[in-house]
Order: sequence, then structure tokens, then C-alpha cells
Amino acid sequence: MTEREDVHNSDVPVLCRSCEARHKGICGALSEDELLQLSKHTVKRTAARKQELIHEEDEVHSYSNIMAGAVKLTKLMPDGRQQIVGLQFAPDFLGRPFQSESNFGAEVAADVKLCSFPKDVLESMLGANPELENRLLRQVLKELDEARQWMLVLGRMTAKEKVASFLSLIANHIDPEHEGDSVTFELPLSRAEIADYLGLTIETVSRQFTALRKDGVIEIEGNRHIVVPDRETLKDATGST
Amino acid sequence: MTEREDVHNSDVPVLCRSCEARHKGICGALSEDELLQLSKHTVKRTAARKQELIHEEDEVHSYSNIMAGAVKLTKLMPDGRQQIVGLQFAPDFLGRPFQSESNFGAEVAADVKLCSFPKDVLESMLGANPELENRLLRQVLKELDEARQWMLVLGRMTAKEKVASFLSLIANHIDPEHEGDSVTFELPLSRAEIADYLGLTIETVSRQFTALRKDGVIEIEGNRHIVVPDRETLKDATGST
DNA sequence: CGGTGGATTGATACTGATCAAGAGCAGTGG
DNA sequence: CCACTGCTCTTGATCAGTATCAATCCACCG
Repeated sequence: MTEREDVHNSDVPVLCRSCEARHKGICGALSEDELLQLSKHTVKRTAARKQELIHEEDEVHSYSNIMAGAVKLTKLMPDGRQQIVGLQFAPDFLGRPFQSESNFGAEVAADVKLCSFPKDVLESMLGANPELENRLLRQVLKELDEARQWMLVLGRMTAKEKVASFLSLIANHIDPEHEGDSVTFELPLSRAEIADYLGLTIETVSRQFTALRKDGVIEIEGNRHIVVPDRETLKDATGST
Repeated sequence: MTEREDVHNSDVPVLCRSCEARHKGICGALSEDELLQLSKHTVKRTAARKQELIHEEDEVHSYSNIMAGAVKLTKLMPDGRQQIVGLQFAPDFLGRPFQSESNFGAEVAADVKLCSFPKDVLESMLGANPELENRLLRQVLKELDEARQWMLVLGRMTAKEKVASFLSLIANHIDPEHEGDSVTFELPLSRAEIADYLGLTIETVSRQFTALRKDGVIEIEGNRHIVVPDRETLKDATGST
């Protein structure tokens, strides 16, 4: 159940064969039989920017794998203040096991492809397949690490350091290798969303973008296109290690 | 492996019999055999306030169960800024599975009793006992929920709301039942630690304590002793739901 | 009795929020 | 084809909340 060769295996459901996330995501832990069983209840779908996937405090009856795109997890205060508490990309797992009511909302940030299936189907597999649970555990641990890193950002960094941290996060996500070189990317979030992620206002985010540009840390083309000539310089601007 | 009766069972290791955390913590998933095996490598110890349990970025070779007391998880910036990224109580599990180097430091906040065992012993049990992994997964999910809730506190709340949130957190921990009534407790953290938890300075924390006292939300006796006459009022002061 | 560590309180400074105006750009319809 | 509209982003001026700096208090201890 740990290693297998199924690249040419016709037992793999059609639905799954083209899935780039299959080996990296939690599905990598599933046997052909399990994949087949899961795929019977699976719906592939796309969702566009701004579409709400989960409403905070609503009951959720399905989980999803993110196959492409980006999803933001949000928390809302009664008076409208909002905080983004997580950003997920392919091949992340979306959902909160062992709890029907969601603690946060989920909204599409950059157009996504999702692979959704009912909660109970996955949960019964969870009991039967320890490796699946292991993969889930590892993903949740990763998210916990990220959340705690972000607590440092939110609690102790200046506005400029926060924005640099955000850019650094995206840069590392785009290209996890060679941390030193230059990178270019499209921001998956609007200024307003970045502000909600960093606990700032739109105006402050905008000002810090221009400040970083004037410092030569980044170049900005259009609104979303960012060039980081030297990632080491960017990292220095975060004030963190 | 899901239900068992071992209250009077003499096969339960002596070390574990007196442990109040045994059924609630991850050990609740272990059979007598496993408990025995684990207990052979286990060291019970106490540690006093301010003692460092894990140094950030150091290698860790053991896990612990917290049997009593409180532990704070901290992150440090190169220039000395600090953020507390988690607070753990009995019967929490302390440690980061599947990773030898710690992402954060751990320091005793209120004198603790710990039950420590080598990483590899637990990890081999993890592979063999799915229920153990399940318990761990649930604990990590709980911590992730808490971390995200705290991201909202850090990112979007005012100083007064932050302090009220902290007091609310402690109050709920002391007495998870009847959320409406009054509670009295000793703070497990100093003002400086509370400041590090809330992303504030000592002075601001102190001012907000007096502000909440003047508002009649809390009463303060000595430095650490807090009385909350009405938890609903305190909750209102957090600005959150 | 002086010393030490933690907490409070006050005066002032500064970072980021708020309020306000305008620029850039895409889409729409006359 | 171009004015109009709506949206996002930027920039400027001012305000407010929290940090910083400094003094004092308090409890405890040697």
C-alpha cells in the first residue's frame, strides 16, 4: 500500500488519470480500488474568482482537493472586519475533518479546479486506510506551521515587513527551489485581499508596495505582475530569518 | 482497539496508573502492551516557570505529554521581537511529528509535569496504531483552529479586544462549561508574556487591564488573580462572536 | 533596609488608519 | 469611436491608537 505503479494502469479511474495533483495530494495514499470507489462520488468542477465555496459557520458536507488555483480561508467579525487565515493551493486538501460546521469561510482567490466528494465517503476511508490519515496529518501539520509563522507576521512585524513577507511567501510558493535567484509572478490576491491577509488597510499595502519598489526590492508591472530581482534582498526586508 | 476497560487492570504500567491525562491525551489510544512498551522509555519530570524546553531551530529527539501546567510556544525574530504562537495545557501533546528541527521554542509558563519519550518510539507506534494517529490528527486540528482564531485576534482586533480575548480564552479553558456565569482564575502568564501573545507591549496590556477593570468587565486582585463577574460581558468586549 | 523584578501610570512620538481625491483601465452602450 | 461607468489602485492630508521613554509603585527577598 506504500508504493505502486499505476501510470499505465487502466484500473485507475478515468477521472483521476489526468489529475496532476493525484500523487502529491492525499489521493496518493489511495489504492486503485479506493480511487475507484471515491471517484464514483466525486465531482470535478471549476469555480471563478470571488466565488464563495464555504460560508463561515455553515454546515459542510463535502471535502475537496484543490487541483489548480488558489483558495483563501477567511474569518469575519460581526462588524465586518475580516482576516484571511490561510491560503491554499494545489494539491491542498480543503475541509475540516471531524467537524461538520466550518470555523471559517472559503472563497476562490484565483480560479480553481476542484475535485469534491462527500464527507462520509472520505471519512470511512480514513478509518480503513492509515496512510490516508497519515497524509492528512502531514498536511494539517504543514498548515499549522504556516499559521504559526503567520502569527509572527501579524503580531510583530511592521507594515513593510508584512508586505515583504507576503511577497516572499508567494515567491517561495511559485518556485520553492533556488531560493537566491530572481522570480517573476502574478499576485493571486488583490490589494484588498492582501490587506486582509496582513491585518492592514488597502492604502497601507499600496504604500508599502511603492516603498519596496522605490527601495529596488521589487519591480511592479501593471497591478498584479511582480518581479523580484533578488530574493535574498526581499528576505532581508521581511526582518525575519 | 477502540474501547477497552483497564481501570483496574494491573497490566497498566505503574508510571501511567496515576496519570490523569492518560485517557484524554494521546495515550488513551494505546493498548496495555503499547503503554508498557512506551513507559519503558518514558521519563516523568517537572519543570519550573521560565525553563526552556525546546530551543527554536534545535533538533528535538523526544515528545512529551503535558500532565499539568502550561507551556508557551514562541517564535523569535533576529532583533529580539518575540511572538507566542501557542499555549498548551494538560493533556496536550508537545512536539512536531515528522520533523526533527523545531520551528518554535517551548518554554514553561506555569510549572509543568511532563511525560517525555523518544521520538522514534512513538513514531514506530504511530505506524502500527491508526487510532493513535487519529488522536494526534484531532489534536493538531484543534491547534490549527486555535491558531487561526488567534490570527483574527492578532490581525484585526484593537488592544482592548485583544486583552479581552485573552482573558476569555483563559476563562474558557478553566471552565469550558456554563459559558455565561462568573469565573475566577490565576493568570498563567505575566504581563510581558501576555504582550508577546497579543502582539502588544507590556504597557499597553497593563493599560487595557485597568481599562477593563474601570469598565467593570473584570476585577483584579494582586497581579495575577482575575475575577470575571459575567462572561457574556467579557465576550462582548472581545468584539467577536 | 536596600535591592530586584514585575506592574502601573504619564508624556510624547510615530506608525498605520481614516478620510478624501484622483488616476488607470476594462467594459458598455449610444 | 468615444463618453460613461465601475472597479482597483495610488497618493495626499490628517487623525488616532499604540509604542516608546521615563518615572514610580509594589511585593518580595536577602
